[in-house]
Amino acid sequence: MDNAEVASALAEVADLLELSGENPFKARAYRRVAEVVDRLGEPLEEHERSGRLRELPGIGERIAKTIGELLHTGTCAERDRLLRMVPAGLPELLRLEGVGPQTAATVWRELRIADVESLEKAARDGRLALLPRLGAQRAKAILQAVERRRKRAGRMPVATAYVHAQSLLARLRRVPGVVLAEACGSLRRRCETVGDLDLLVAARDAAPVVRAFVSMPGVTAVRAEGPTRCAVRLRDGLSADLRVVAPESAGAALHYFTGSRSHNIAVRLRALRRGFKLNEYGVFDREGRRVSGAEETDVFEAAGLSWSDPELREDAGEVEAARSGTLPRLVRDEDLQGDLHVHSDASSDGRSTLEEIVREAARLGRRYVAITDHSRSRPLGLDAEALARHAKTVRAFDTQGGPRLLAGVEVDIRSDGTLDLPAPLLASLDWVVASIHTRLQDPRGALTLRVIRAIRSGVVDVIGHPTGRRIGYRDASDLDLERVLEEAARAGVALEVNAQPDRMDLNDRSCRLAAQAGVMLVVSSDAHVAAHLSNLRCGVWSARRGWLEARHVLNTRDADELLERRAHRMAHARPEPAEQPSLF
DNA sequence: GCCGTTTTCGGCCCGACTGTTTTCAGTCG
Repeated sequence: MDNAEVASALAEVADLLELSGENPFKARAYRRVAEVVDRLGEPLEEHERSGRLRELPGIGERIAKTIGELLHTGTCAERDRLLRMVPAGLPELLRLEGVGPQTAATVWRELRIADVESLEKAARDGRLALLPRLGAQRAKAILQAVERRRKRAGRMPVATAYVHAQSLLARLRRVPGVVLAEACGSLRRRCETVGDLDLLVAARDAAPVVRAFVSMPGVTAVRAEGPTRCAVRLRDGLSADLRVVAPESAGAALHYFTGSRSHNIAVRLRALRRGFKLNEYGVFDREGRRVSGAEETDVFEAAGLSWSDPELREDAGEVEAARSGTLPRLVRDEDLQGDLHVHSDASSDGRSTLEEIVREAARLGRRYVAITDHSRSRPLGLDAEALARHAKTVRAFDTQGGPRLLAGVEVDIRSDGTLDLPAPLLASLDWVVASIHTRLQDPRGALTLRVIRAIRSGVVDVIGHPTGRRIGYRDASDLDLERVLEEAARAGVALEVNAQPDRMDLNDRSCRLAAQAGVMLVVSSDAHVAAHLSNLRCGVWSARRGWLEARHVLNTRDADELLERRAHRMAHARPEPAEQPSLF
């Protein structure tokens, strides 16, 4: 089993424990470890092999043993025991909005229902409404939840959520008396996908804010409405939650609603030990007297921590780093000097001219842009001759004081790992991105070998969109990242953080692993239209979630330094061994 | 089941809102 499978098995145990009505804290313990495992960058198997499992937070003797069983046998005694008491389909009901462990357990106990279809039927024919603590309204709500699930609203890419949130926030900020309106939750943490929009407003009087919110254009239903909190459904099935707090609580609320939940719990426990109680209204002492809370730093201070960037708040080491003063200085948008993966209309699917690219790049303050059009294997890609001509055009292009243009290419890595343009030509360019566009489903060994051969070619600066994933459409290729990182570190080849909103590839975790392995990263827009050059910020989000500092990101350096680095690397590159590198 | 800057036992984050109830259990974030 890999990490994701172990995490989901542990989460299932947690679900089953809740449904069985056993000690709820035991369920929470399993749930917490499921989250830790899911976020863990490196393979769990190695932790187990080296006996370091119990060093992970929340893993004690029992769960360590359970994880061992899962890794080796694919199941575990605790899960099997629970499945004898609780039907396997029941956890599925918990995914429905409005159905928690109590309702699911009741439905099973009274009606022997353990699947969504039967539940829907019972809701329709009135049996559900007759159960204790249910009723017509809840039956109807559950029915609607089933229908929504069928329509698969799902999570949206963070870039989309960001745009939606900005327009909602702009409206909220125009409501009189609003002193702060911010997006919190997974959007503020810049998670790669976002489920609901969590919006926070600070205002003296909540009523006009709530009124304005529920009557905004685009609101199709009001799911909940109270004096300080409300939740609406927007077009496209998107949900938005609003909380309104008084200005003196703004910082505490900002922290509270940004999460993540596990980060909050960790911070809250630390504050508690130091004699402070935290909630969304502020920091309170033992006697319940309010101490502070207007600023987000108040919360961290109460816990004896320094303020940490929202992107780090996953309980993945940031609390310890905030305690010891070793938080990273995360890379910022403005640290990036240039964009090293941009397509022009000279090839394939690029649509903007050099003029348009230069104009937009200048507007965004970029100091250089590498024009990296597709090579011959792509439809309408450049062959050797066309690329040589194109490079000349790019170098001669008068940017009129705008960003410097680098002559580059996005060269295809073929199925055998060779590049589809001759090495001497590639060596003559300023910048070479090498990417896989075909046979993304190759088995792990073959795929990894292709990337390694490209790294060893000596003429490649960076591997483009290394895993090939498209969020919500195509899974990541089965790449042995650890092996790739080793090779890349040795050869001085960088890996890309492709900033296309549906790629974000490498992702946050892989970024962190890469930096730890001593591999440099390049945050690139991969823009095919000039307007998409601004997507670079999505790549910065991934990089920041991956704990990257400016020193880890190559395009925070100036163009001359990049060219020198390239020249130096090529002068010292070892030619690729005659025989193919062996993986095993 | 886990864990310890008041603890190796006794805690475990905490409040808003809803619907089902006649004071609160359940769900959610």
